[in-house]
This record gives sequence, C-alpha cells and structure tokens, in this order.
Amino acid sequence: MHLNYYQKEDQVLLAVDCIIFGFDKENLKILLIKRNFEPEKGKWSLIGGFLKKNEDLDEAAVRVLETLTGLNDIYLEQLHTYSKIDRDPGQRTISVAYYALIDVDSHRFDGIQIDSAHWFDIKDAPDLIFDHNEMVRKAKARLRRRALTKPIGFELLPEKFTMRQLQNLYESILDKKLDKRNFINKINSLDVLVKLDEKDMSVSRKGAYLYIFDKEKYEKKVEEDGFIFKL
Amino acid sequence: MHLNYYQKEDQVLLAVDCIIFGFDKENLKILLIKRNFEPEKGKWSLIGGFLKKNEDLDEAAVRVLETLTGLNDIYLEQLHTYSKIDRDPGQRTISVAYYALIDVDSHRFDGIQIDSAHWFDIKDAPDLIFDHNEMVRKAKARLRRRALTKPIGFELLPEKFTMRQLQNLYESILDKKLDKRNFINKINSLDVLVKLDEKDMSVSRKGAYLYIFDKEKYEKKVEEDGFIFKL
DNA sequence: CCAAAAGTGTTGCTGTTACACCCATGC
DNA sequence: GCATGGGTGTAACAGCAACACTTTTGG
Repeated sequence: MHLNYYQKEDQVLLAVDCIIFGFDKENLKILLIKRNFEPEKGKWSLIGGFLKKNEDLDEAAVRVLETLTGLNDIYLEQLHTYSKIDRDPGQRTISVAYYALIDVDSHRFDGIQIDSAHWFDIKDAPDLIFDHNEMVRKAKARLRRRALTKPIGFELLPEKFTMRQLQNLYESILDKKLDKRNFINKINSLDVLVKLDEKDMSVSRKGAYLYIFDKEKYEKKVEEDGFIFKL
Repeated sequence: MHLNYYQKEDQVLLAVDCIIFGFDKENLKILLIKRNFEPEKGKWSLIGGFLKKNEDLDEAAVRVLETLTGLNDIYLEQLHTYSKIDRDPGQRTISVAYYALIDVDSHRFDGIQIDSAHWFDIKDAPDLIFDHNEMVRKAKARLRRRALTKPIGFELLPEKFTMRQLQNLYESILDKKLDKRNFINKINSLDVLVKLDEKDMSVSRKGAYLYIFDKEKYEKKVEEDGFIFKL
C-alpha cells in the first residue's frame, strides 16, 4: 500500500545481466547466449532480463537465470550497476550486473532457450553487445580478488574433487601457474578440506584422492577470523 | 533517437544516495542531513536524489552532492544497489549507493540546504531511515578494505599533513591502534610521500614535519605493480 | 625544568617461495 | 618396464610485529 510521494520524478527501465562463470575441472568458462531479439539480434550477450514490480534485484537475477537456463540454487552476487545513457541503443536502460558461479558438470541444464546458449573458455570468449565486455572484465577482477581471499571452490567444483582440480581452478582464475607443493600446503593449512578414502581414477593410472569441503568448519572460520588468506 | 523496443516492461524510480566520509585530522566523520520532506520527515538520512533521464548514475551522484552541499570535485565511487520492495515506504524505489571521501577542513561548504546537514563522528552517528544504516555499514567495510590495499589519504587529507594525521586517519578507518614506528616505516617504504621543510606547530611544542603525496609517483606505482600493500 | 608530542632501529618470528625426487598403476 | 600424473619436505629469504628511549621547545 504505497502513496506516491515522488510522482514527478523520471522512471527508468531496470535490467539485470548475469555473468555466469563455470568450471569443468579443467578451465574457467563463461555462459553466453546468442541474442534472438532486436536490437543486436544474433550477437553474443550475457543472459539478462528486466526487473519486475513485484521482485527485488536478487530475485530478478535468480528468475532470469532460472528462466533462461533452468539453473537454480546458484551462487549469485551483485557486481555493479551500469547506466551510461546510450549503453543500450534500443532504449534507455540501466543494468545491474550479477555474477554467478557454477560447476558445469553437475548442472547439465535442460532449459528451454538453451539451444542458443554456449559455454566459452574464458580465454576465447567472443565480443559481446553493449557494455557487456566491461561487465565481464569487472566480474573477472572480482572473482580474482575473491579467489585470493576466500576459498571459493564451494560453488565452482563438484562435491568431490581432486587437489589437481582445485589447483586448476585457481590457476584459471588467477591466470598463472602455481607451485603444486606450495598450493597443497597452503590449502591444507586452512584446514577446511576432508580427504576421502576414495580416488578419482579417470585421469591418472595412480589415481588421485578425492576431497570434500567441510562446510561447517569453513563457516566457523569465517566467523572467527574473517578467514582472509592469500595465495 | 531511441526506439522503444521494450515498451511493455515495468519502469521504476531510481535514486542515488551518498555516504559522505570526512576526516578532520582527528576522526572519521560522516555527513548526514535531517530530512525535510515526507515520508520520515525530521529523521536523519543520507544525502540523496533521483536519477534524471539525461544523466547517468555517476553524474547524478555528482549533481546530488553539489546541489545539496555545494561540494564539487569530490572522489565518488559506486557502492551497491538496494532494491528491497519496501525499502522506501513512500514508493517503490531502487537506490544506488555511492560513497565519497573528503577532507572536512578544506571543504567548508556554504551550500543552501546545509542548515540541516551535520558531520557526525563515525562512532556516534544516529540511526538512519530506510536501509541507510546498511548502506553505511557496507561503505565502512569498503573503505576499510580500500585502506588496507591502497593509500587513500589523497582524498581525505589536506594537501599538507603530518604523519600523525595520516596515522589517525588509518586508525579511524581500521578502528584499531597502530604502532607509530611500524606505520611510518611502512608508509616510507611505499615511497609516495614527500617530506617538506615545513612544520605544523599547531599541536606539539616540537612541531611535526609536513608531507605531501607525490601523485605522479603514486600513479606510476599503481601502473607498474598494482600497488597492493597491507597494513 | 617539565610536560607533551615527535622522531628514530633492531630483533625475533612467521609466512612465502623455490625447488626435485620417488610412488603407484595401467598399458 | 615404462610412461603418466600423484604425492611429499626443507631451507633460504622477506616481510611483519614488538619494542623504549631521546629530542625539542613552549609554558
């Protein structure tokens, strides 16, 4: 039950665009779609949609993601709001960018509009419409900073994973090679992983131990020390 | 010359709210105003205004700041966008929060609506309307993180300042005491300050040397190494 | 001459980096 | 038996934290 106190003010269209990062145990990926409406029809773009009256931005981002890909229960975080007057040649639109993290393999989505969606390796993603390239740049920077201060593997890896996969993930995000021993020592000193009695035999002959995150321990650490680490 | 591709979509009001941090050589402050219109008239709030059709958000933030305080040429950075459906009981409004950094003493503003504005010590700011408390909380966190990774004094200190003042600033932001010698060693090792042949005699009998930032050196360092430090 | 703030270095400790070899297994 | 990736420890070094006394000068 709202009164309209601010009636004479301008109203605008508010969009939500999602930068969806994925990891397939080897490389960092980004999910893009081929736009099937004007303007810029046929070009690659982020997944997006418009905010509706009865939802907040977080809800809109979740809805957009779910409607277009069938993905739900995804880690989403607001990134930045873009408002250049001519950013969308179709019509004045302000866009709030969100970024999402998912494990590619455990989310084999069967969404509807997915014929036009495609995972690109982050290294060779195509040029995007509007200011979407800028959004991706900022999201990458944010992801890098997060990776340096928090173990983000939770969202990007499958439940069980090997040290090699975790290291691959960090190497993709930071875009540099890490020393195997130092990496393992570091991760172990954080004391948030549980080593299982189970091996992944799919890559090497010897097999590599699988690990899972100990979410409880992790949460407790975040509480206690803020849990800032550095790679 | 826009075509209206998205005509059937909902439009919303977009506001800008500014968290204005100041430093008076002693303590970190925040600028608040007593709201002189409904709803919530008479309560303390951040400075804010609505986005207009012919400007982007950065411009709106600058305009709002200048109109309400006379302040211009201020460091402003976008923080986060708030969109809870009932955040403003007056009307559905989405607000983009910006934070600003200024040196209180070199900006003795003579704005118009300033009778209702007041600098509060960050430690004893009053309760604010809507979700403004949350905005301030987030801005403080951001400021703290920035302080730990970049020398932010540029914006918050006068041109010439003493080491003590710089340390006071960092202590206010981080909300903890720092060791004098370690602090000075750290700052000196960054090599971005110039020691002047001039003393500030206003505080101690002995007098304290004044320093200025070497902006060029600073920019060059940012280019070269990203210039991440840690206090 | 005393009060009040300014200025100044060293040491131990902690965490980071650099680095190389053996192990287990499937083929 | 060999090729492939998995697993493991140490030593040098750098950066951080802890720490106390002397200097200056206005009142």
